[in-house]
Amino acid sequence: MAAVFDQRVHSIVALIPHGKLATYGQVADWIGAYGCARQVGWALRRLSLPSHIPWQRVVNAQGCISMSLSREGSDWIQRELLISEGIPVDPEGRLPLKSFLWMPDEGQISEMGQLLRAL
DNA sequence: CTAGTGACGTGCC
DNA sequence: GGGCACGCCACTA
Repeated sequence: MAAVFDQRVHSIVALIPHGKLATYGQVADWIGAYGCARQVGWALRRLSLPSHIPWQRVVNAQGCISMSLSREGSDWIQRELLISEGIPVDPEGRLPLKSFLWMPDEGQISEMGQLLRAL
């Protein structure tokens, strides 16, 4: 059973354009949960793989994939998916975040509002 | 119930 | 650049 919070995270992540990236903090901010980046990470962890949600486009603010043993390899899968989208990722999981970071315009921000209001 | 942990972020040294 | 403390909160033991 997915909580409302999860639905919000999934809806927003689904808007991230192919080949673009967003940070956990950005997503948390967009759904009105500033400071709750950790919760965003949990929401993505609860996803069942494979998923139609582009979860691989969410990385941490330090510009690298959050590697963790508890992820059972999903971190490595994330690296492969990003590379297949044209984003270079080195063996340590670091990537040029500033070059691919998604900066939604006004229209997209309001679109987020529409989606969240529907929940 | 409490304590520890973690796909995080910011601030400070 | 690295490291640490704290805030955040779901989850687990």
